[in-house]
Amino acid sequence: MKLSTRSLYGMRALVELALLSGRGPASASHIATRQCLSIAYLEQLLHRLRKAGLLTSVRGPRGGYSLARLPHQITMAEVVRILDGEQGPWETIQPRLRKSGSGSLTSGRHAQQISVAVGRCVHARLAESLGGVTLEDLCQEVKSLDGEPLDHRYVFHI
Amino acid sequence: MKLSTRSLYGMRALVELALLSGRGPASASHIATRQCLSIAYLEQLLHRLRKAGLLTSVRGPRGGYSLARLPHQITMAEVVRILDGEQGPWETIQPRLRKSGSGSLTSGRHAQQISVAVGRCVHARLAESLGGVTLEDLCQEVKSLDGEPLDHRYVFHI
DNA sequence: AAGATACCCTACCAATTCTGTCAAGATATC
DNA sequence: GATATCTTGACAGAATTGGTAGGGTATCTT
Repeated sequence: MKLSTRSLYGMRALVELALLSGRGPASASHIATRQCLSIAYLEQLLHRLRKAGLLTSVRGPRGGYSLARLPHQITMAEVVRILDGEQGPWETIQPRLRKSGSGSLTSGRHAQQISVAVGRCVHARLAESLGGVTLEDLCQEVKSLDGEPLDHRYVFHI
Repeated sequence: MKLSTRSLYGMRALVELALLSGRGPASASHIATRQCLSIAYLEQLLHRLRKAGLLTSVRGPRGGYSLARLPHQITMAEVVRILDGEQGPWETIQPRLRKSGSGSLTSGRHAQQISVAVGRCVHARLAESLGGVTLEDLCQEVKSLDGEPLDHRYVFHI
């Protein structure tokens, strides 16, 4: 269970924007350069974040993206939900069986009940944890790293 | 960000074992039948859980698997970590670039710092949330679902 | 008006990962 | 020794992911 790079990129861009806020919109290429990301790919992500209402954009020269809300009003849960997609809860989990086999269609009430229990727990916990992290928190964390040597020993998955 | 079916299957099997505990080992095929899972696939997962020390197994007729610890001593974080794998923290996140491009190698100190900040937050939160859910909790949740109609509206991702 | 800058949008591709199968072997119980 | 069960590894198809390509459109500057 790990953060997709997609979500990580998105978060990086947003943190960048949060740090730059107050200075007018920042262009996708500016962010991409500072964050060492592929411009074309980043644009896709920014676009999705804009459609979801997290960003506003201005076209034309001196245009770019800005946060649509204050940093403490944007949570990580929201970003992950937007970028990793909001697939149907049930269909996503349905396995892809090759041959007809009984498979793991949770046909039995008993099995279904357990799936639901696990699903509820996971969802509740994730939403709670990641919903508690805002862009502002991350900006703080970034600042606290200022002097520290970065030793690559950070982890994105459980 | 979602739970892999692998982890879900593993959890389902473990909950099943927890519910069945005290009645001797349960065979893989028994669990698979009750949980509507493919036997061969489930065996892989059970085996990994055994190697990790979460299960004990008995061979031969009337053999099977049992929990190596009490249900409240097994957390979801542990299971997910075992089944989804403990890949290197950095390599996993490293994107697969097709052409040489500067890509998203976090070469700049600034970009790296933000990645670290996000990574730390995610890891800490996930470990905290999923580490707080035990098999016993899930058994409780299952029981609480006993009367309820199951409407497939459960979610496994954020 | 021209052109540069930047966002907007839609396909598409290839590598990897994930889910699941198969087959052969080992080992304990009946 | 027959049978039930765990053990192990190799393998294959499908889905997802990360990334590219290329054309369009709005807006600012000159």
